[in-house]
Amino acid sequence: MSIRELASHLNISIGTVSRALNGRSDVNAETRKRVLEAAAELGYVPNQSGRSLRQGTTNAIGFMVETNSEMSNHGDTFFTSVYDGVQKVFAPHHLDLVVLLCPSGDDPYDHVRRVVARRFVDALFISAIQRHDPRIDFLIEREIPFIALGRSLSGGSHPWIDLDFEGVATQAVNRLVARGHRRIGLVNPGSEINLGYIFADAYRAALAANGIAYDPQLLVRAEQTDEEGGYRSADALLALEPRPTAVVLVNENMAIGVYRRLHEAGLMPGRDMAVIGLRQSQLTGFLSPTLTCFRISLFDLGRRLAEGLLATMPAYRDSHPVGLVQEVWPIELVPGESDPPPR
Amino acid sequence: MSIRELASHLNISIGTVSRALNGRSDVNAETRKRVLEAAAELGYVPNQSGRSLRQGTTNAIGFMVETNSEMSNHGDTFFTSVYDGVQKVFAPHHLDLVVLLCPSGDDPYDHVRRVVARRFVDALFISAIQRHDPRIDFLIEREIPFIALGRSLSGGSHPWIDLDFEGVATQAVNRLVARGHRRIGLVNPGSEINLGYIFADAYRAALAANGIAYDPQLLVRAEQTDEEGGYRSADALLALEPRPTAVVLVNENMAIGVYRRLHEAGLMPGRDMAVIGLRQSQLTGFLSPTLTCFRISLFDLGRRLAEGLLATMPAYRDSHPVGLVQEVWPIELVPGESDPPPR
DNA sequence: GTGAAAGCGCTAACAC
DNA sequence: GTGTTAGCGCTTTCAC
Repeated sequence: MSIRELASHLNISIGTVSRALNGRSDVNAETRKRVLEAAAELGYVPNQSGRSLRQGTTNAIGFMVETNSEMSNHGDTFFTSVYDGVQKVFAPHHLDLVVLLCPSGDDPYDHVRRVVARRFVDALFISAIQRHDPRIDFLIEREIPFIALGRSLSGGSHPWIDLDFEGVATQAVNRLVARGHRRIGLVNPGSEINLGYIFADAYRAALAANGIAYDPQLLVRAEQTDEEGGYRSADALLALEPRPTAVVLVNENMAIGVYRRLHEAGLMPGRDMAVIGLRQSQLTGFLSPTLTCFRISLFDLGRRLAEGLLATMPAYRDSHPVGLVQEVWPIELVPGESDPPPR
Repeated sequence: MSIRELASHLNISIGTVSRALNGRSDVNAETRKRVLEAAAELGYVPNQSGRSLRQGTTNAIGFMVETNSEMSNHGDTFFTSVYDGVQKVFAPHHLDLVVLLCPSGDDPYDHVRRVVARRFVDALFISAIQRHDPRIDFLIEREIPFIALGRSLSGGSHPWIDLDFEGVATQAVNRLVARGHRRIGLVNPGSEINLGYIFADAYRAALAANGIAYDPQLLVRAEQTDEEGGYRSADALLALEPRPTAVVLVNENMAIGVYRRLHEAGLMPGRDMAVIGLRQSQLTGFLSPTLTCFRISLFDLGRRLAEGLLATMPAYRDSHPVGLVQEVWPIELVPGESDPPPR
């Protein structure tokens, strides 16, 4: 069912059909009604390739994620909630959100180049931002609208939103110090992902602000930021002398492995080692002890990301006049049972 | 950079450039070499809309998931591993896998119709299959290649793969009975998703085979198959008299909530109530006690799904001569510490 | 082995 | 307010 068939079925020119379908004002109300009804009845939907070729846009926007690192790191609901927020903003514009999976093993930079070259999407969300991220320079140079979920040293001025890792580290350290902890570990990702640098810097700054010397041994880099990584990190921390009395984790799922390792050592999570995680999720409230962590509104983050992206696209700028979005996304401490004072 | 620009840069006709790029045999080796080099140098990549319009295919294949139900249910790594397997099969064909998110709140049936109508993808994976699933009838009628991850009563003969929920229920019940349990609960999804029916039927059959009467009270339907749902299900089971000594969960994440609820009741998971989960994941080995569950090779499942899909597509059938795939995917018990004999 | 040209479905510019 | 037509980028006949 093409527009030509629809037009001849109605004894109308295809131009008029197109205008009626696209809500142009210069079309007779009666004609529009007939066209819309016939389209609904015959199940006509415009072919996207035809539109794209003509207009140079696909009305699809990609969210690039890596199947290796982040989805398995952040866990289940992280991106899901973000996607929901994005779609909320996209819906009235009839923009489709598609997730572009960078296969594990493929270079994210190559992948983004391929996606852009094929003109599969009009704009991109990119995530898992590296400290130096060639994707950003590339997208700026090619003038592809995008927004980054995460900061980077690359590419001067571009839209981004990042979680407030400074806030997490600072509040976590301050809270632990206030409760009497002095030997506080930090578990960071092992990769070149930028948040690790930000997290570590803020951790060191917070220690300094509290008059505590930084001990490099207490900064653990975990190959995986999941249960397994948590287990191994706890293992490393338990081997230290004197043993740290508290640990801050870059990912809440790691707490499961940390708890496990402490149990195996005959220690009680919380009582024998305070634990603070990153993001509140279904998980955190059901651990025993419940995990002290931070509330992050991912749905709203998704909405803001979408707004920030649309603001960079000429066709949508007017409906989302938010300017250049470069924001640190707020977090809020959620006290749990996992970080009492040291014994 | 269009094919026309590339051709004029080489002083060759666009037809020849196209043939060279597409690996046609009727092109001079020298010419092909020049074209390929120039394309690489100038960074030319064919515009997908142009190709699609001409050929009627997009070289993109969609994986439809619902942002509400399953991603948050199955958890982090379920789909990630499946995607990886799919991409492994797609790579040599230069097919792109894109994830199509059905926004929470949208009807999956409407969504699939829209996706198909826009001709955004050449074929579809569908998941979260309902007992009666109109998407299947629709895709068959429209002759859109697809494969379902999950069985359904809808639409006679079509390709599908489903996890062996019968095997899970049967092996779990048999194992628990062998260890002396007689009052065994089952926690199922509350939705109309088909796996719930299959799981419950197999559970009842396994009980009968072991000479145990079925008690409807022991079959709990959880609104959410996550930590919260596990907590509530455990709450319901603890209220029963006499209390069940074991429970089989349709999702391993629920175990976290079940453990929590048992702890709150002063009970020990495993010792006071045996627990068996569904899928082995990073989580299951790091719970205390470790969770008895089932190993499922999701990467291979993804590969098989991809093969089953390509086998239905004329252009790829020959390279994947696997016929009509209708398979129950094997599972393998992974013993943990969570299901000892009753006290 | 290569060039010329048609046409996939659509929208937009222009004529009336 | 509607019809006509060019052309987006590409592949694929069809000549030669």
